[in-house]
Amino acid sequence: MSHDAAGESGTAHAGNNFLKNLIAEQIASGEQQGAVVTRFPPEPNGYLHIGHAASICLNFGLAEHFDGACRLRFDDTNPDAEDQEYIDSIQADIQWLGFEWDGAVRYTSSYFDTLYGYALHLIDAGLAYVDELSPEQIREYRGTLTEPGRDSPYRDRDPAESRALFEAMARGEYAEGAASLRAKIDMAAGNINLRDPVIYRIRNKAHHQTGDKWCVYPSYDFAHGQSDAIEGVTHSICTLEFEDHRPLYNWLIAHLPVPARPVQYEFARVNLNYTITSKRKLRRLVEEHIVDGWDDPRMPTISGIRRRGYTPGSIRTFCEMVGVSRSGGTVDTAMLEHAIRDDLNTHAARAMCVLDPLKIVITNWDEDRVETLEAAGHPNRDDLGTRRLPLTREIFIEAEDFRESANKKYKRLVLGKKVRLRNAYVIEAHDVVKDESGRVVEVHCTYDPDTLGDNPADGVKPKGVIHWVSATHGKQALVRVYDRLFAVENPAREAELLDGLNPFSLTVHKGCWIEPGAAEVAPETRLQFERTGYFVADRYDHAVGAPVFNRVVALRDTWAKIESRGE
RNA sequence: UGGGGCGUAGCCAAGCGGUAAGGCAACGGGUUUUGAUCCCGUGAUGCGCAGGUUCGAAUCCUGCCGCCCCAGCCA
Repeated sequence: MSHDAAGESGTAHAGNNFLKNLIAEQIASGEQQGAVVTRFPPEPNGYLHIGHAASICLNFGLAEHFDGACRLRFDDTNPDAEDQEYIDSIQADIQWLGFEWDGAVRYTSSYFDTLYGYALHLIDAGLAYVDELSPEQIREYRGTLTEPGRDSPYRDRDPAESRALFEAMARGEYAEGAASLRAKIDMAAGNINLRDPVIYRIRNKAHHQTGDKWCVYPSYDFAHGQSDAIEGVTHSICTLEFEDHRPLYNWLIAHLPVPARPVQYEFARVNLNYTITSKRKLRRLVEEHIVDGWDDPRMPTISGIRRRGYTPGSIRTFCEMVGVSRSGGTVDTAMLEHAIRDDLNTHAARAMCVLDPLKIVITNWDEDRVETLEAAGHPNRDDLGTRRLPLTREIFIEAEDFRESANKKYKRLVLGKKVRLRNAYVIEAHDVVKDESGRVVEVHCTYDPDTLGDNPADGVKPKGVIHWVSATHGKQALVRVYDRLFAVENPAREAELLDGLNPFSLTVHKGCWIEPGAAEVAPETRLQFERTGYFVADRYDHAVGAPVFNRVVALRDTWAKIESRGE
């Protein structure tokens, strides 16, 4: 509501969700004794994206709310696609969002010894067996969605034999795919995850954490729940597609000597229109150089969103606005944009920057005269101080802010009409200079010296206010204006991913003019360029003296709406 | 023809038997040296559909319909 409402904790939304309510009930009824423990369990095989932010906010938020703990655990059970680069970026992203995990970073791989022991336990209990069917045969034996599967011929082999075989697998005596360990559950189960799922497979590959120690690796299903139990996780929260795995999760917990009994809960993942959140597809954009990397400002990755200029607080607010439920849907990006506008409107200092310059000569202003005007750093926050704006005979205004003639709806500079220079005087245009092609390259105006902080003497207040930068005292800047990466609402539906791309997702403005003070800000400083939008000094490319800004988001633009309606 | 979910305004989402919160978007209007912000106002006789139970149903029951997930030795 008011200007000071938006902060790290977001605006005043209830922020309740079914999981928070559920846990509150569990605590009230005594079902939940002790601290609530959650975890965020990414696989380090890609960068985190906006969808992960929802999970992070949920898991850390719940722990915070109930005064419990949330751990970070890398679910690194498959060395194939995992990499240290991702481990590093994931940690940086979580910290940037403002969350702190409890204790040290955990790795599922650090439980491999225990997990291996659990596998042996299951074998000894006659609940797991080494299968020597090939991956293809296992698929055939599994049946289909509507037909039950068939038992593997190795299903009833003696536990002692399975144990010996499994140990041989672990010693590296089998080739990948030659054998696997399967839980013995029910090949006719309607839930396919219960049709003797593979719980250990051979992977002759070095692991980023355990090196060459192992050549057998537990599957997600065999590792996740047990890891939760080992860590004392009380609420293992994941997305809806894992719901079918819950019976397996519970089956394993029930049959293994685990130290705790965690429970899995599911929620719907968040989709955003005009964007994709498939790691595979995002990787493709990076690898095919459609974007400049995982942190390209157009990417929906946390690091891309950061580079775009979004604040951690705005992401958290967004997640709260969206809420948590079990009904999957697609959120409008307008909600994300609202979150960052709301944040930056209250926190970003104001500045003026001309993206597409048109020269103005103030003919009744002396050649060498420089008047330093004072302007507010923020229209309704005195604590942001003031800035100094040098006004000179020649200035630049936005080319689209001038027309030789226009109807009354156009409230900017028109030949023969007056307009207010933001934070300065009222000027009136009386002449244009054109090039051979007839394009206006310069506009001559006169200024009214009595209008600094005052309306003209004739009492006619100009309808419009435009921004400007001194042509002699302003600084040049490079500004990148970003738009959505995809032009179609649901890029995932596109037959070919690249077909949905927006060809105008990036426009680089090289000859921009910015007020002197704003050229000196530190990287990642966010500013509002008045009348234009919110911008951030690029995290990497910006330097004092060579300013480079990214547009975070445009200001709400009712004029654009009026105009596109066809006047 | 199997198993598991989900259906409340354009979008997200509360509600859990007592007569439809909130946010985003949209649209009006006011203030304004940012066509910004801010402020005020406008939305479902209706909760996928059809029956039923009840004094009373989005909430309970039955039957339909629609959408999503599952047949990786991925997570």
